[in-house]
Amino acid sequence: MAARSTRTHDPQDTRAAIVRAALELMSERSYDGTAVPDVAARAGVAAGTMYRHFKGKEALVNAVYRECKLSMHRFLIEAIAGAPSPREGFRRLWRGLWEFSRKHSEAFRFLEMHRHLPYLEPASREVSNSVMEGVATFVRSAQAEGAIREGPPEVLIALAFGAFVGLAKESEAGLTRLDEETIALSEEAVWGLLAA
Amino acid sequence: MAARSTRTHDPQDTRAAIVRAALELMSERSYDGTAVPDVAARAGVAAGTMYRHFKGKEALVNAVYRECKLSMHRFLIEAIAGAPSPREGFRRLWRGLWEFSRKHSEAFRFLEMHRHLPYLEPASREVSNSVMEGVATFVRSAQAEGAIREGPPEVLIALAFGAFVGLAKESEAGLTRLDEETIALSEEAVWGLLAA
Amino acid sequence: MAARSTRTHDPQDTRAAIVRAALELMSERSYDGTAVPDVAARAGVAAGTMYRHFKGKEALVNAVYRECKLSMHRFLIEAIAGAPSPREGFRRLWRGLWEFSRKHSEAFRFLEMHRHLPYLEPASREVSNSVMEGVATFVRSAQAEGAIREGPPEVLIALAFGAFVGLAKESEAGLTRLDEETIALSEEAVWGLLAA
Amino acid sequence: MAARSTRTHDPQDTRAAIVRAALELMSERSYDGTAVPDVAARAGVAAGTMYRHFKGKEALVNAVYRECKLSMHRFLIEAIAGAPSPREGFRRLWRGLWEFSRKHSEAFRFLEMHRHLPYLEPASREVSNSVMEGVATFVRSAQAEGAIREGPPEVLIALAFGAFVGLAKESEAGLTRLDEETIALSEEAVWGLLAA
DNA sequence: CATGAATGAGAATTCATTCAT
DNA sequence: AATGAATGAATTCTCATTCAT
Repeated sequence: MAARSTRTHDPQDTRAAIVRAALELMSERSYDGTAVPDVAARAGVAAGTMYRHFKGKEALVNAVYRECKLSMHRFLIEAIAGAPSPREGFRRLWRGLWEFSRKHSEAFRFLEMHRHLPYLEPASREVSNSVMEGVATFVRSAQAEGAIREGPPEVLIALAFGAFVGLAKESEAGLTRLDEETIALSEEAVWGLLAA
Repeated sequence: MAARSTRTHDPQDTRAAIVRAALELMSERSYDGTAVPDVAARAGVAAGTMYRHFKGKEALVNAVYRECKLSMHRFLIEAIAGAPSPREGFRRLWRGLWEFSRKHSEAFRFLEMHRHLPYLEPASREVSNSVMEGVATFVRSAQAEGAIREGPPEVLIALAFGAFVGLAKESEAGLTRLDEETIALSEEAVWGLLAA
Repeated sequence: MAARSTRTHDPQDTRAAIVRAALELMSERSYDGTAVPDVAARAGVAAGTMYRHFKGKEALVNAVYRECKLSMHRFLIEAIAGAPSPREGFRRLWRGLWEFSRKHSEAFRFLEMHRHLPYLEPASREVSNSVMEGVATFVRSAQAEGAIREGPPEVLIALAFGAFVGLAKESEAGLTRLDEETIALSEEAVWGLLAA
Repeated sequence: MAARSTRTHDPQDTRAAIVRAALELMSERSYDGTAVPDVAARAGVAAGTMYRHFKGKEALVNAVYRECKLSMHRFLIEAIAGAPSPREGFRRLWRGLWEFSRKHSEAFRFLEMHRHLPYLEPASREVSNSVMEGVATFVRSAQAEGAIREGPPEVLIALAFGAFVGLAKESEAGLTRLDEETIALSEEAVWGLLAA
């Protein structure tokens, strides 16, 4: 009845299933440690099908990378938007990071594992930069207000984001629990890192 | 002069060359992305020779992991030893981390890439833990003095160490320079994270 | 005419070609003495193709074993069926053995070389046992009639079958010819072994 | 004190240890399935040492073959010597075979596995033939007496010897026990095969 | 679009053999 | 004679990719 007769599946669904499967596997092992046939099997499609949607394994990992990065971007931008103060902005950012790493743990791990890798296409790097931009703008205006200490925003961001990643890895390894209390403590501590 | 007459080659030299070559390659690509024949070629030995010294690729990566971890351990323990105050202790730790990441950049990158990976043997994890212990002791005594904020030492260490890693990755990607000024700034900032 | 339209090649054909090639090579050299690429080359397929059809070399040798065993089973069961007397039954069995060893000489040699070997899976052994059962039943009923001497059927079968194998090996080595006369003589002699 | 000062070991002992180790391993797996370093390890010598005593793996397997064959030859010749009658001669032969297969089970299995193989040197085959000769002479004279049925001796020997091998394999596979009773029964039966 | 059999280059690993000591 | 580290060709097996259907 509808104009679009979905025979078995929407091609977009197939593509999404492949990206999802690739994300799951590549966030466990590395890019090189993940076999294309395994991705296909997990996505529930034939091996050949993958090549209808992506030119090759590299194109696939880049697609995964972009989607993850974008997803995190949206998450953080939303979290930060309309914060009444730098302190509150940071609080939302830190909590946003936490929430994202819980809700999209695979995406979070994937992004960490695949930073700055040789098979990342320029287009993927750009997504990467645009994410940073939003946060850098936030830092700069907070510095102008005298709320965040002086220094290159990218350095401060690297330190603060690195701190979160360190915490996340620790919890992933089972050495600590990322509970409410730990988050509160860490937020306080990292604000100590940033505050003027 | 030496008591030990070297024949053609000391087996220990061969082993060391293989570990070195593996470190160099595996810190560029991942474990899975590094081919054993390439390691052998870089070490200047035949492919089969590797298997006289290591049972397999996994045993090799574990040996590399342990050596790197131990190397960093010694470096930091030495740096921290006999610090007159917590503040000074942290300063030395941070500078030690910096120096280590410059002098042993491959080891540093390797350790970051290979944390908590499925092919790490229990023995390797233990080396890992023993390193943490030294620093945790430092943190605890500084907390007793009221110099470092309250909270589980492993959380604070994860945050601070993570911050350094974040900075190092940023510089590796060429987005910032790890110069004297940046180190001074970052040290000050991360002390803000730790200080009571 | 046939309902099944053959594309380029039926996968079953490929599988059969691989089994055939493996049989040919493994009945000349041993299991360990036969290289997988050689099997593939003889089957006219690429080396990798083998692994689509068999999980590994062991799975392949087991498949070959089962097919050979089954083939001999069918041959002998058919030969023995409806024999009017024990003497005639044995005559047919002996002639059946002879015919099988001529028409399927590779299968016959293969089975001899690969009896009770460590890489035989339990499933393969079961095929083996079911073959024995048919003959054992024949022996038991002949013993009941007083035509075959007393004693455990499996012992008598082992002796008689062993005698045939000994003869076949002798002829294979070129030390005697398995002609009509020899078969007649040997049949007579081995009946002497069995007869009450 | 003795003229021959045995420093550590007699070279003959080393050689014997290697042959013994090779026999043990090659009677379990095949020639191709047995690794030279494994033989060396089991013999308690270094890998290189093997090549002082044998030109290569083929020379080793041939040495093992000859020693086994000779050992069985002596055993059977002794068993058969001075038998008062063909019937008694066969009885001794059959019992000799039994004893040999128990006392030298590895040698017996080895000989069975390695009959007529491509790496057997002519010299090895000759040992092989000389064994057969002794038994063939026995058969011929028994035929002259009218005690053993007419026919080419090598055919009768192949049948009778094959029968024993069949029985031995059966017992090796654990399907029957080679006890006194079974031997008595089988001897009786195989005499039925031979008797005129 | 989807399939999955086929490919073949390349991966990890083994092993017969050599040779400096 | 004995050693054992080193070799490199050969082995088993994997996997990114293609293509006829």
